[in-house]
Amino acid sequence: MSKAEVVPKLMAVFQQYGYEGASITRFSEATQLKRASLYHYFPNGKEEMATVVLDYIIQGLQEQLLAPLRSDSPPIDRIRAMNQNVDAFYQHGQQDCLLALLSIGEAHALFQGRVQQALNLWINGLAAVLVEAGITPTTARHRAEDAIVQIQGALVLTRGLNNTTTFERILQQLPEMLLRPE
Amino acid sequence: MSKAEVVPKLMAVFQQYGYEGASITRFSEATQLKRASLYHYFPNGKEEMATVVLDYIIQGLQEQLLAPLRSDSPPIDRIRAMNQNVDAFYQHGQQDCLLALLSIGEAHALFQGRVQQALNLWINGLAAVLVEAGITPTTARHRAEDAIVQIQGALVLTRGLNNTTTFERILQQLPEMLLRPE
DNA sequence: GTCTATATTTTGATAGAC
DNA sequence: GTCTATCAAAATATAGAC
Repeated sequence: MSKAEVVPKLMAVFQQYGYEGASITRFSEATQLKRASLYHYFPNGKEEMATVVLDYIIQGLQEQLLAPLRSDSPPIDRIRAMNQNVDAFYQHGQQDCLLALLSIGEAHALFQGRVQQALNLWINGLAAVLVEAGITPTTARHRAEDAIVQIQGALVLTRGLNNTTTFERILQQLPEMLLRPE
Repeated sequence: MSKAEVVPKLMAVFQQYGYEGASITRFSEATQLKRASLYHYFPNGKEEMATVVLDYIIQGLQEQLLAPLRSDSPPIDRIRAMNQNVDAFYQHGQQDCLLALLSIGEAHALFQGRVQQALNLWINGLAAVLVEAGITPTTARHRAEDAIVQIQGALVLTRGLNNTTTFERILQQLPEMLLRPE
């Protein structure tokens, strides 16, 4: 089995259990590889696994969420394109955000740099589209932050209420919220 | 030491590490009690500790966030009062929300009922004020959900960006967001 | 590259002295 | 009510065969 096949399965475990709840045994079950085999791919154990998964996530963020924001369509269409991919990225709200999970507990100190970098990439990419749409930079930054806030908060509520309807509604009202007149 | 003194210290550990990251050793360090002493208070170990902490949190939610919503001041003042207490409740965004943390991993199945109940209490309490302010029930429910979404999302971003400014800004714009004309 | 076997540490939990 | 001592189970990690 190649590393490329293993990484998404590790990701799923981190997404379900968080960093500290994810154990090598759970990774072993998810990948169908024995524990020792996992150490062949990741000699530094769980921390290295999380680092690789985080890279994988950030690449997905770039390709699936940020790239659509840089097309040559009108701003509203670019935001709608990102939105559709956000829905898929988080499986209609049923999949937790690893950037959020890797900010908890001992993971916070370990991955804080890359998590912060990833969130800022997203916020900046979104703000840039809003500026192109004629919104002043300060407002654009705030609204971009608000968008990420709403997506993350909707994921929390989806888990807490065990119900994806809030997530879908939040996503739907996002483009209008972002591009409303100042 | 009384149970009432122990519980907030356990809470702090759960808030910092999440459910699976919180270990009996960490509880022991936080309370200055040996592991065996903790089992005297909580014979069923970590799960019982989390249950008691969750009760404590829900009581705090009722007294500090929901009670202000039922005063006889104008709706806008009641929401501002809750807002101020939200700021304190989460220590200006620096303290994680246990309702969110207890929705992760194996904690999800264990505490999902009470977490859902607590979130709905909050949403319903907020929606009731909005209805009193003349907002239609459906819109009121949506806006109340949106408020919790924004608070929870702001907490996520506060951790991820290591910066409380977004949390404070979100809180500030919350009353106006909730009571804006339909 | 994957495995079995094993070592080490941490965690969860209990018994019983004081 | 708090402790020491202890145990069993789980988690992390490594050595070495195939």
